[in-house]
Order: sequence, then structure tokens, then C-alpha cells
Amino acid sequence: MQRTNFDGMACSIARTLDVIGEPWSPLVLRDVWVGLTRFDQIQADLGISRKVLTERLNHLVDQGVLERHPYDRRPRYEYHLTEKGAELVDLLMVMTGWGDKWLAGEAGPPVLYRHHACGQVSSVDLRCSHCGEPMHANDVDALPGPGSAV
Amino acid sequence: MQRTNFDGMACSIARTLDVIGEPWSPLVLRDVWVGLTRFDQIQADLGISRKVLTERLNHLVDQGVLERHPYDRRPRYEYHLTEKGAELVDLLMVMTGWGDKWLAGEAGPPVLYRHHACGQVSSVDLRCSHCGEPMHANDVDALPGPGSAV
DNA sequence: GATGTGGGTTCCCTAAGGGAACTTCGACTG
DNA sequence: CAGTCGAAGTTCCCTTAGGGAACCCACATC
Repeated sequence: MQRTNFDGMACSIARTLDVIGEPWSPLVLRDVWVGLTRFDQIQADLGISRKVLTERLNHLVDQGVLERHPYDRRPRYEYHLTEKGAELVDLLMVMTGWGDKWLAGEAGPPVLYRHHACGQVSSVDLRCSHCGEPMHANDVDALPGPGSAV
Repeated sequence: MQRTNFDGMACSIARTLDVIGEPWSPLVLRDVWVGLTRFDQIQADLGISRKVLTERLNHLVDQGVLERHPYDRRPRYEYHLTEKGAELVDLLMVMTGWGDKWLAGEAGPPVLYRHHACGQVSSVDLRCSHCGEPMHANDVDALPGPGSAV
């Protein structure tokens, strides 16, 4: 399929897509996050082909998003999120929020999140890290930053 | 390539991926967001093949994420974000934040965001919509929701 | 009438995903 | 100790999606 990769682009979205943009990758991360950490568990849960799962896991480990932890004298591994990977799960939570709002339909959201700090079932809100007010797509201007291609 | 779509899954991540999970789709949305609204502008900016761009735009319009606005007597269209689409851009901002932090390297982020409300260059923060405290992947438990497959 | 322009279509080629069978290596079984 | 099991890959073949370039079409302008 000769997929172009987005490496050359001075764009953090493109770069992030080079890490988790391939099909299945976000779902693999979700599985690891909820505790399905072994090859066959993930494969059975997603119905993904073993070949593709191997490729995805290798890529995610290469990118520092997952780590392999041996759990046997044989080469058997559990996959765990690194810190880098755990912060990607934040992205998945936002994705979940959007899907819950726009796609869940009558049945309602398939999964709920309970926030440890307050104990309530809740969802994520995007706020400005500076002033704490809501921060959405229409509340910002984009400016060229230091890493922009000039 | 016979890509499985994730329709059957009771998972808001999978559902969201069915809307914007295909290669290029997030980058197309970004372009529309920053004001590249016409076919040839997007095509030139991304270097995407015209065929694939046609497919992606049609899909995004079908999904209610983009709208076509005629701007000529001929069938010429500008693409604009719907409300549903604008909320997807929130997701892109979070993606950008992650890429800025983990992938930008020496050069620093290629794009900065200035928040209208406070006028500061800033970034997004994830907070609990209930108590307002930070809410990250490790701060929550997942529970089955009403739309879960039982 | 000739040329230009934006937005697609068509065609061919290559490479990526699906699926199922096969491999490997240590562990357990009798 | 031969036989079997199980997890995690690997290989093979087939189908299909993406890349790229050429082509098309309706209008507009010279």
C-alpha cells in the first residue's frame, strides 16, 4: 500500500500519527491499559491478525510507548505502558469522550470512568493550562513556534 | 487491503476511529481548521493523492464532520467544520500536546496556541468535568456503561 | 475558438492487511 | 524420556487500499 509516513512534516499531529496512527494501534493501547497485556489476550479480544499484532507491538515498543516485561523463563512477555504511553491514554480518553457524545446513540456510552480524586463518574474537560478556563478549537489562535519549518 | 472496520465494537474509541482513523483524515481536519478549505489547497499542502483526498473528504462529509459550501456557480466547494467536527479538533489539540512533549525534540513545538480568554500561549490540560481536578489515565477506573455489550 | 482552472476520475502498480497453517522452545504428563 | 501442550511469533498466499500520473468536465476568460 506504500503508505507515506509523515516523518518529514513539522507537525506534532503528523508525528503522533507516525507513532499510533496505524490501524489497530489505539485499540492495542486501550487493551493494554485495561489489563490485557499478553499477546493472545489482545489478539483474542480484538480479532486482529497475529501478523499485524506482532508488527504493531514491535512498533509501539520501538517508539517507547510500551515495554516488554518477561514473565517466564521462556521468552514470554507482558506489555506495559511506559510513561510516554500512559500519556497517550489521555488522548484515548478524549477520543472516548467524543465518541460517547456523537456516536454512542440510544444505548449510551459503553464504558464509564470514575475519577479517583472525587469518586464520581465523570468525563474529561479541556482547560487552558495557564488560566484554567475552557480551551477548545475555537478558543485559540495558532502561531508559528520555534520548531516550525521556515 | 481488506481493512476490517470496527463498527461492531461497543467501544467509543473504535467508533471514533471509524470516523477519523483512516490515514490522512486527521491531517485533513487540521488543514480545514487552519483555513485550507479547498480541494487543491489541501492536496498541495499535504501532498496526498487526489484520489485518496476525494475519498477522505466524502467520508468526512458523510460522517457529518465536514460540510460542503458552494462558492461558485460551478460545482466548487469549500469544506468547513461542523460542530461535530470542531469538537474533533479538540482531540487534535491533545494530540498536538503529546507530540510537542514527546516528539518535538530540540527544535521545540512547530506551532503554538494562544488562548483567547487569557491571551497567553498555552496548552490544554485534562480535568475532571465534575471536580475540576486533573484527570489522567491513571486517575480513573473504567466501569461498564449502559451501552456495553453484555 | 483556444486556453485556463478547480475538482474530481480512471488506470496501473505496489505494498499492507487478513487468515490460516506452521514453527519454536520450554514445560508438563505419564 | 517420548509425547503433548501453549504462548508467541513467522510464513505464505490472496485481496485490497494507497500513490502517482494522466485524463475529464463544466464553466470562464481572452
